[in-house]
Amino acid sequence: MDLNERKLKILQAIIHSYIKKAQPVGSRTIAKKYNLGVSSATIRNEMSDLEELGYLVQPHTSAGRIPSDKAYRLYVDSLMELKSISSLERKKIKKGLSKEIREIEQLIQNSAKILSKLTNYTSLAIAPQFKKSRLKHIQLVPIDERKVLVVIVTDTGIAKNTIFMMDNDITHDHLNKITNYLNAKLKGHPIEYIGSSLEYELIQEMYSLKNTINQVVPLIYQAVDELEEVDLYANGVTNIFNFPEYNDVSKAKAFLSFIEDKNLVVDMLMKSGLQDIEIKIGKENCYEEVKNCSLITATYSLNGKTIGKIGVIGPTRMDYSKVISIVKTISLNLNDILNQYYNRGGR
Amino acid sequence: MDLNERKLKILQAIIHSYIKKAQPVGSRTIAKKYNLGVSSATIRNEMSDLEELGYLVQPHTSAGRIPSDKAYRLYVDSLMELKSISSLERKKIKKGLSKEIREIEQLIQNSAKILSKLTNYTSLAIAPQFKKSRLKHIQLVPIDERKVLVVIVTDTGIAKNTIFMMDNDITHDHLNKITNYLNAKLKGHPIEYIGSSLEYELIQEMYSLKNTINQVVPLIYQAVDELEEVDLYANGVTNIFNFPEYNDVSKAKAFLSFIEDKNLVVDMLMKSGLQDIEIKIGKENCYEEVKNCSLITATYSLNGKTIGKIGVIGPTRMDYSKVISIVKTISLNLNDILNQYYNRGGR
DNA sequence: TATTAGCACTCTATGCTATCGAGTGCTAAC
DNA sequence: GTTAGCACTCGATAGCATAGAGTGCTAATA
Repeated sequence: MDLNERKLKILQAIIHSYIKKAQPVGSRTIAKKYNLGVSSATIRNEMSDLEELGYLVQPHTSAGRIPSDKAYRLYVDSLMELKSISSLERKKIKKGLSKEIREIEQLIQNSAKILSKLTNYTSLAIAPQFKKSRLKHIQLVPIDERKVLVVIVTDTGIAKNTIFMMDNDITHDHLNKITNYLNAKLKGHPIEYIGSSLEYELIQEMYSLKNTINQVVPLIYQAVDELEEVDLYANGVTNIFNFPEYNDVSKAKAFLSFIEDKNLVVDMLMKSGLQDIEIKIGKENCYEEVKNCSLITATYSLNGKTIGKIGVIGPTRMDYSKVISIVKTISLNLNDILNQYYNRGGR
Repeated sequence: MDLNERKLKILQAIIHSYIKKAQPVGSRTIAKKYNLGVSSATIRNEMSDLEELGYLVQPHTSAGRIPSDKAYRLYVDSLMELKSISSLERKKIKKGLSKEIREIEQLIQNSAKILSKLTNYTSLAIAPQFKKSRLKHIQLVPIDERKVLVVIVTDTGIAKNTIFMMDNDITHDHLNKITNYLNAKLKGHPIEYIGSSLEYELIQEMYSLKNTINQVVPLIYQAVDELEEVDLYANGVTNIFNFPEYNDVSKAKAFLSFIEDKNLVVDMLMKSGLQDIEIKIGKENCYEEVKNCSLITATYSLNGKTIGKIGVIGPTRMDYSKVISIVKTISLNLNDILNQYYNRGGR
């Protein structure tokens, strides 16, 4: 059964009201506040139909009705008009993002902060993934007789370092030679690639440095491995307390415990697809703990390659229109900055 | 007025019971469960005295009594017997800390995780402060024609890096010269020291590199400035939900919002003194939001210099005995590892 | 045939009252 | 100085009546 225009209008009105008030919506409210030109009785009948069709839910007999996930999905897909972002918000975004442009991680973290500030929901972002990038430069630096610093720089503008302890003394010269060789050999390759037969090849090439190579290369593997961990930024976590659906301690606890578990959150973000904007509503989320939440994510990319995600999570009763436009704007700006600044030799 | 032995015993019993049960303690409970050899009426009289002296508080006339901050202070200072840590716990600490010993930040973060796991409270830790350390090594590495990587390594084993964009091309050779000079000049000096008249001196010394120096040195200042930010690790934040005193949403919110604000938490930790173990009970804390919490912190140091703090925060009704011994053990272990491993050329 | 007014019905929320019980403080006896 | 005994206090809980928001159904209406 198709939804006629009136049903759609009523549904939209209910969703609108519920998003604002967080209270079950009754027929009289709709009749009075949204001029649909019909009486509350008519609306009542339509609402009954909408419930049967799965768009509405009634907490109990004598209560108003609440939109279901299905309703929100319809709303997001076709009913909703995207709110255009205010010029003040636009300014805040521009200003906030222009602040920190040197460290890409800072930039992402900053974006997440702005996102939660503007939306008043919890924002989530994953930093550029180190392992998925390509090697731009690797450098071995002797710190003292026994310590070597390994710095790995990626084409996504991330530099990571670790310090290692060697068993034997290592000469500056040896390290330089190895550094040069590694750069020549590995530049442009994915970081993941480091680790296969590198040691063997190196020894073939420079047998005289065998001892040093045997010490250094395993450490490089190890460094790469250790640096693989994905960074997650969560901001405005306590914003959920602003929503009456989390006035219940056990619900707040469930949500916060979930968000506190970095692995779960990263996995959840990874699972969302690679579209520009991805919206998961309620039960569409895989994790039980957030099945009454909606997640709106955008990707950000460098050189046309997606390198991370940023988004917002909140109750399904979310101001989709506002949030989507803000997420869109921020991700657009973010992408611009990334590609202008980091790509063309910037930074 | 001095507290006689019986009063102390009663007070101890009340504290003990309240820490366990989180319920106001009545005279009958004490008389029955703690064999003090006196009747409930006697205890009632003593409790009345203890209240007058400020050690106990009565939520309302017909309720039992609750220890005050003053009582906890007395308890911690003289009544409490330190629980010796179980061998299982000791094992967990040893095992947990031996896992990650290369990156000092990892080590601290790990310690914080173990701390919250073992205590079931929220653990807090500040990473070694970059600016307070001394320079061990600085290195400028050309990434491509226009990009330069600055790596700064401290004597506390932290390496930080930033990538900079130059206006003009820079030669490998120039950078090397500057690197060498900087190392010779700055090694062993506090990081904070970088930034005074460095540029001027450098130009004096190597006039031919003037252009490069003019470009590079301000960036180094900037890098140092940016890296100054203190890292904070908080673990087990949602543990507060386990305590009935936070069954009230607004209280949970207040606590969590406080903990979410990194600046406040860092400031709070900084404010606690430099003693081995520092205990702040309730109102002894500066911040309003945690005046019903207790904070137990320990320092960790390298080369005899305190470089960070680690601790636990929870309701004043805290299992002090257990927490203190765990914090002590972890900080001892942490210090051992730091000084064995990082100090004598290790890591 | 679609809409609507009207009404009985349902169910939650709120406030009131009575009751229970844990705990105190005081008094008098030991 | 200690304790048994008792009156008193006060929060917590349960029960009950009431109000009000909202529904669903029916019959009248356009």
